[in-house]
Amino acid sequence: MAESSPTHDLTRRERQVMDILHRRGESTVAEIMGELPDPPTYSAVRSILRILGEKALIDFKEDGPRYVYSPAAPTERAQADVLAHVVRTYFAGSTEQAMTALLRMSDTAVGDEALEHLRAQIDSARQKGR
Amino acid sequence: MAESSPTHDLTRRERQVMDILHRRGESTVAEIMGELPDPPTYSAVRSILRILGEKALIDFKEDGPRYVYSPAAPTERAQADVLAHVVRTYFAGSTEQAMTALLRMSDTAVGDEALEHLRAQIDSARQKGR
DNA sequence: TGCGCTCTGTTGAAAAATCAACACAGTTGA
DNA sequence: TCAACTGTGTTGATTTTTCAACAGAGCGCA
Repeated sequence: MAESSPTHDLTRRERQVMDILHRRGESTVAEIMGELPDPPTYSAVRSILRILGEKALIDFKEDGPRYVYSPAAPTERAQADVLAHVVRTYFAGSTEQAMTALLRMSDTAVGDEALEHLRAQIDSARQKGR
Repeated sequence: MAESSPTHDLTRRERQVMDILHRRGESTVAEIMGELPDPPTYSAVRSILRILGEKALIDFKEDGPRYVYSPAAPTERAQADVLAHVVRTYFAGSTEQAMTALLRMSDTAVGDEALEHLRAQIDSARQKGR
């Protein structure tokens, strides 16, 4: 049996909303609704947000007349969580394999200066690890 | 409104099972059941597998007395899909940011030779993109 | 002021997912 | 041989998710 991460036990809609919040950061109900596939009504979106709030996965604050929602966990933490899960699930736990796939995927998408930057970081990591 | 990827519209249980299959490769019902959190009955697991089969997300073949299930999409494709989604959702579309996070996450976990290997790949990518 | 608009709070219905029960087939081993 | 075991095929109930309707609060503006 596997461990159950609170952020990994989400339903379809809950996950869709969390993804939107991570991608957009602070968002209103209308904005979230606008990004959902097969968008349901305003009420339905708010229901999902209420549940996510009860699970303490999102924060919200008042912004004038309306609420603005955002992920409760800091982005860095969410990033680390999701990367760990992806590496474990799709790359047999090999970080290097994941990086290679990422590199190959991007190819033209990653510019020269970005690659140079990365290389510097790798060098730095090597020194640190030694 | 966003696009709806067939592999991204899964329910909670469906996703759990797909993750297990990607991690383990070919698996029997009993093996899958053993890895599910809060494992339901054998029948329940098979129900989920049947649905995934109808959605053409998994293949299965007979292996002696029992069935053996595996992901329908080749692993490479699944890897590319999930990485693309993660980069877009958690890293504002920046492949470099994702690689940096991956690198930082691993630190000690990635050995010297792996980093050397990666550096070579980066160099290769740079030449290719030029 | 008071009408129209947007938003929230709450409730309950509709739809879907999740699960288990049951019947039956093949295999194994005493 | 024939019971015990393990597996599949199918069906329907239970639970959860998903959704929409409705009521009321606050704001802007003619």
